[in-house]
Amino acid sequence: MYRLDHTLNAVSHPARRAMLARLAEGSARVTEIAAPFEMSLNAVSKHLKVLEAAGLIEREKRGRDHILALRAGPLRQVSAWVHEYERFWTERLDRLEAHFRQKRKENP
Amino acid sequence: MYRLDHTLNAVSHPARRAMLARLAEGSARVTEIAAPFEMSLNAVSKHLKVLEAAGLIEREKRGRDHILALRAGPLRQVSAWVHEYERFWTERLDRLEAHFRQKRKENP
DNA sequence: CATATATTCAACCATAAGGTTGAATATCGG
DNA sequence: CCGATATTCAACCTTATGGTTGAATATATG
Repeated sequence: MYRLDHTLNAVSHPARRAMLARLAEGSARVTEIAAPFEMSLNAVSKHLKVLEAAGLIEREKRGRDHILALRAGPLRQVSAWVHEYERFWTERLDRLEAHFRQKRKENP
Repeated sequence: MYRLDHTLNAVSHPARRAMLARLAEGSARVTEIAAPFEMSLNAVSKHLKVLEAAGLIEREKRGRDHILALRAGPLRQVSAWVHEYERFWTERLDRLEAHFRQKRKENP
């Protein structure tokens, strides 16, 4: 299966998240994906390779075009991982924050 | 606020995720956190700085000890981000299930 | 005070990441 | 066949990352 490291790393770059967001609107060719970005087409191509290696997109070669499609499967693991920490921001968060605020007040 | 890039980047390293998991069990000093790792204490110290810069842990200096505590707040954004893609993996699952339902119907 | 402990700081090193440019490959449309 | 288009490959550069070792700083303890 896909490794959480790879998924998180792939997704940590804002350009790559933007590319995923674009593909969430529908499949697209490389140049279409590249259009909104300042960087070169080659740079976009590299980012797409990272996403592909992470299993987040899939490529269908149709003639000279490569049509990329979103494959969100690996994100399930991200969701599962972050879910483990949900209770830490829903539970007792205010008490913890207050604790450290108090400590900082005592110790400047 | 904290930036999603920083959070995702901080969390993409398995050692740092392990450190967060340790801190989910309770606050700890640097050497305690470092104990299970092969790497040097200095390397651990660096990882903790990355987590701290991302706002995922907070540090309370008590004498010569630094006591680190989990601060899961920034993970909310990760949860929110990944949630946007939930429908893409449930859709895919639905398609897969439909596929197998069809197979069973064809081949009982 | 002297020494041990906890932690960071600083310098350094190897490799990875993100970008560029230029050439190569493949396909499309006359 | 030819020229335009879509995309990758290859080489290169700069900076970031993750690790090391050794010294510095601060605090605890006999």
